[in-house]
Amino acid sequence: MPTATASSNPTETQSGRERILAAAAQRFLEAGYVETSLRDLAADVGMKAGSMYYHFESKDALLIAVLERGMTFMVEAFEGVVEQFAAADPPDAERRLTAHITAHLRALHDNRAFTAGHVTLFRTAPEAVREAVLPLRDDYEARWTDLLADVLPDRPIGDLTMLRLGLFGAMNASIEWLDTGRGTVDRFARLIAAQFWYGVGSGAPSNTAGKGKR
Amino acid sequence: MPTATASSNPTETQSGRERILAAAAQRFLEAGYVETSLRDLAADVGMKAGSMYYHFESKDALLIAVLERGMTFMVEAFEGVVEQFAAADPPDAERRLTAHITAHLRALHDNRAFTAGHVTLFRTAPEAVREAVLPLRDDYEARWTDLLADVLPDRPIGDLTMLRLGLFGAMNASIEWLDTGRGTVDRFARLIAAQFWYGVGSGAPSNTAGKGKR
DNA sequence: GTCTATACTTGGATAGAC
DNA sequence: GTCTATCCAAGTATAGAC
Repeated sequence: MPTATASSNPTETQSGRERILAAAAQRFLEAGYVETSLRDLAADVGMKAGSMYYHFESKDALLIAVLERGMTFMVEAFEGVVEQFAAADPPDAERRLTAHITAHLRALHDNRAFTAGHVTLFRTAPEAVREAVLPLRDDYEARWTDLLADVLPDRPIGDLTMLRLGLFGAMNASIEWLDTGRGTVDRFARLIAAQFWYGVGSGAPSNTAGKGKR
Repeated sequence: MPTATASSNPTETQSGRERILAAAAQRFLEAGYVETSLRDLAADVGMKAGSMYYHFESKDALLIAVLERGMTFMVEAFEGVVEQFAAADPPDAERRLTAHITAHLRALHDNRAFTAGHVTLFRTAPEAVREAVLPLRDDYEARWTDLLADVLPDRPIGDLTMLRLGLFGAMNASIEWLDTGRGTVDRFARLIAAQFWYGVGSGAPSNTAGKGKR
């Protein structure tokens, strides 16, 4: 039954609404929001433009649905890591952070069509859309803020905010260059996590063990 | 005289073309490319839509001009650092990288209207626009690729590429959150440079000297 | 649930007067 | 150099038949 949950379980083939949503996510990602017409979208799912309004009340509503699902994926991934560590011993800071970075990147790329919109088209989305989705985004960001504060207790809040935004930038930009087909998401995750924690300048755990000399 | 150079020297007030370019850059940044109409743009500079075509042959040409100027600013900033170090002793790797990161971020934010387009709207720009601007972007990226290879000689090429893309992501995303009015560009530059080189996990030079413990 | 037909709006671009 | 007027294309959204 169609809960708002991200997990897709199409009983038969797939509901009309679901097929529209998937097609919209894909088109919005590749071409952008305004650039995508309802006519194109309808054609993708074998319908006519007018029929879309039976499933969604407007084009904006469609984008909102896409972005909501995208953020649901991200939150679920974050919570997955939290639960994974809940059972274990008090987790080592670096391992914990690495696990979250990996989870973020996997969720981002595994559900690319839905999640990428937050990177590429949230900023210029219609006011009504941004307003509707903002609480979900704030919620996700708050989890990361708490995580970083927890893992870097000595840092002033200003540093933490900037570090989080820098890390998000590094991770999310990968939407635009990381080819998921080549399965390098995990490699990038390891690299960026090590870089974030150890830096690149000192002898750090890496593919080639650094000499420690600069 | 109107060379393609980024440096602006309006002899009188400012040429029509120049005023249009500035207004376009601003509008494209705030609202997006398709969302901005030539009618709005014309109104900004006190003209009518039809008059725009005396200065630019199409809307696409306008965007190309904005992006070209933006990239010119970035390249000039990079070269500025190169020259600065050319006169000095063989530069320390960390200082050199920090200088380039700072220059990149300053150029990015000081000329925000022109440079931000490369972050926010290049990806979904019309094919013709991307094609026209790509060589300039490739040129700039090549400089960074060389810089990183120079500064991190032990790293495999795959690492270097990903590190560069991660760093670009972190820096460029600041377009979307860093309020230039508050003059925190330099602080972010110092923070991100230190983070990139030393990491956040060990006792690194920072606002609060880390204890080295996690 | 999906179709056809259409109303309504907006935008890029051109032509020719001033 | 700028204006007015206009052409033409495209898009969102609605109404009502099937």
